[in-house]
Amino acid sequence: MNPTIHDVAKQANVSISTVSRVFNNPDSVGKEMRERVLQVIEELGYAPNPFASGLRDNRSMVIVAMIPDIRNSYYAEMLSGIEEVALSKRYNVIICNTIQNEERFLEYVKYFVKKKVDGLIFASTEITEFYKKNFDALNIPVVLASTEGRAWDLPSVRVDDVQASYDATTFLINNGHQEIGFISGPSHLLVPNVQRYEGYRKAMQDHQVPVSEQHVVYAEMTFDAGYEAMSRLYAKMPHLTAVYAASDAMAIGAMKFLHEQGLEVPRHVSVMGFDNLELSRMISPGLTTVAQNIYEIGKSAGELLFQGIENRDQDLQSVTIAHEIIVRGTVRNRRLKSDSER
Amino acid sequence: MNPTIHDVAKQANVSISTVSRVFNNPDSVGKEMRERVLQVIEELGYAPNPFASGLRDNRSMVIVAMIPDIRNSYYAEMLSGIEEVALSKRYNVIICNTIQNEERFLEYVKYFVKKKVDGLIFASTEITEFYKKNFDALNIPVVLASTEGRAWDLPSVRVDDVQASYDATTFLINNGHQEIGFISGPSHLLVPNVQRYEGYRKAMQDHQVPVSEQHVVYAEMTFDAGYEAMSRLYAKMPHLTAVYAASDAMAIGAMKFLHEQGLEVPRHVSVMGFDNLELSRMISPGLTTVAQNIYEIGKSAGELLFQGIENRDQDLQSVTIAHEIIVRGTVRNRRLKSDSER
DNA sequence: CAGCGCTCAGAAAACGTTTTCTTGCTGAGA
DNA sequence: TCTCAGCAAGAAAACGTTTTCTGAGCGCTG
Repeated sequence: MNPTIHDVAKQANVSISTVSRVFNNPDSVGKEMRERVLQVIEELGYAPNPFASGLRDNRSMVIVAMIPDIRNSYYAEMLSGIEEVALSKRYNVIICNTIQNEERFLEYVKYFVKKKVDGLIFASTEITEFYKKNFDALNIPVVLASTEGRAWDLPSVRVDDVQASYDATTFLINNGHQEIGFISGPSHLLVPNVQRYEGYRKAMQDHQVPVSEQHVVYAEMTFDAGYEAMSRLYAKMPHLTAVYAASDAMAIGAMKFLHEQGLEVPRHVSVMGFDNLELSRMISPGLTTVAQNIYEIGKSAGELLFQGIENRDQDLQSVTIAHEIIVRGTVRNRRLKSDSER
Repeated sequence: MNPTIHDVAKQANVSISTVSRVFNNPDSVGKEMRERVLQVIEELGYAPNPFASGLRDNRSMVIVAMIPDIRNSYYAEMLSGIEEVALSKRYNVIICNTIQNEERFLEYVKYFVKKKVDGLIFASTEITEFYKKNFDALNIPVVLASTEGRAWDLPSVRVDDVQASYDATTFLINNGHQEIGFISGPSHLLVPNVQRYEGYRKAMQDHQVPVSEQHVVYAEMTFDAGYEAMSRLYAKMPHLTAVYAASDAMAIGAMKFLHEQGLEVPRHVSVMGFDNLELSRMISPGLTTVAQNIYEIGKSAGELLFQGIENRDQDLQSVTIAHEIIVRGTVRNRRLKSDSER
């Protein structure tokens, strides 16, 4: 078995209180004693038993990351950022695939109450009163990642979706496109779809490009749904020159549909995505898209959470992460004559 | 604060021993008492404090999944399977991005000794004596996922790489290909690369197709490395009609190179991958590949681990997961005349 | 020189379980 | 009727910390 604080105390000929103090508040113990204890600790390879400390002061050194699906590389990337900062703080991360499922969520929450996790990063879905109530009951710091929290007074880390979407749309307009269709996420998922829709619409209007519900279709934010959504959009807008999809997965699904219709990207139709997933650069041509620095979102969320853990009554400030247009090969510049003649 | 076992005991007018027994060994307590206690438990929403139980019997109800990189969808998928069975056993999973880094590995291992995790699933790299020694020191059940363990007497869950690779190569041969290049993973990573190489070579030989080192290039198993490896392979084998890559990421990288060279897939060159990543079906044309049921690997590894946790001295039997050829659009059948005339 | 306060270290309580040991009671067999 | 076995429930110890309380020793001040 591992050495305990008693073993160290006996070996160093001090009391266990002294050993504990050496660990937690070294300045409060005299130099010679401290050094003797330190040496024995080293010698025996002593480390405090986390169960005992946990029992004593209800800290588990564990945080929880709640995400919809770890198989989605967006969340995997985010998790990677969270994990990085947790490791540096000597915390562990436990992951929860909520699968957008309230029952499963509850299952986990019930669990955390017992486990006394020290903090929670939530990246799953729209926050409803249901979630908010459960968070409150948990009574630990909560940080939202890539989802909205202002209405519920929860700190969040995310990109400015309105602005990012505005920039993406403007990019298409600046490349000479006017007939720009928009594949939105499902409208019932408020975040981030309202924001991305708003950014798209605002950009169109600001540049005097006509826009209406005729330009928009709604779908789940997946590859398959994007494929299917593109067929609907194409039926509504047979003359579109560009498609802007609210996620890369949808954009790539849309590209597959266009490809099957014999429409070349970007010669006949330009495509713009959102997310900058790893795979966006793997396809040919590479997908032009809006990059969220997802890793950074995870990292910031982690840092924010630890702020809250280390200083329980501090108010946490939401953070906005910068976005960036990544230009690859799926948008054609219609303003270049040579290009349009190709 | 949460109700304790004492609260329950007082409320139900029994001793705490009885309450504990109701939880852990219900049959040993009389019916009426049991029911009274059960009711109070329900009423108060009591649940045992895991620190206290952990302190008492050194069980954490936590298992660890060690993987190279959660951002790699292969491992994300595997993790998803692990997580599923852990949840059903009411265990938590903590993840460790080892990043193929021994120092980082040690950092984690040191941690687990303290945390007293109950089991470990290792999916990182080739097992060396270094790892094996650390596993032994941990003194908990260890299961290997998608890596080899026989030499070290560790149970593993994986596909039969030799057979799978044999099948993939045979598929290409049966489609009329003879000049088949092979993009292997780096030779220093023995598993699974020796096996896949062996399967390829064996299939070629069994079908009387000439094969030599001229047909093979080595690269890291990533998209970028696959791109670069394809350029080397193409230089060595300008007349190849098919490429078989030991991972989908490499295969897709290779496709990008071919595309840039003006070579169409599958018209000029056929491509076959290995893994069946999510993104393999997203590209156009869809990648023909060998499917590992990765989720199943994770799930089986989890189940095997829990066998070991629940029965410590049982010998765990390694498990082989079935593989399958997924036919999509990147392999042309050269035996069909109409096809070759297109 | 006496008394006061301050510093540093030890004693002990508390955290919430699980499980062994003990005890009291019931029922059966002699 | 007495004794012994068996069973059900309670008492108590143990797991390893952290922290508050206590007390000893010492230096400074009046």
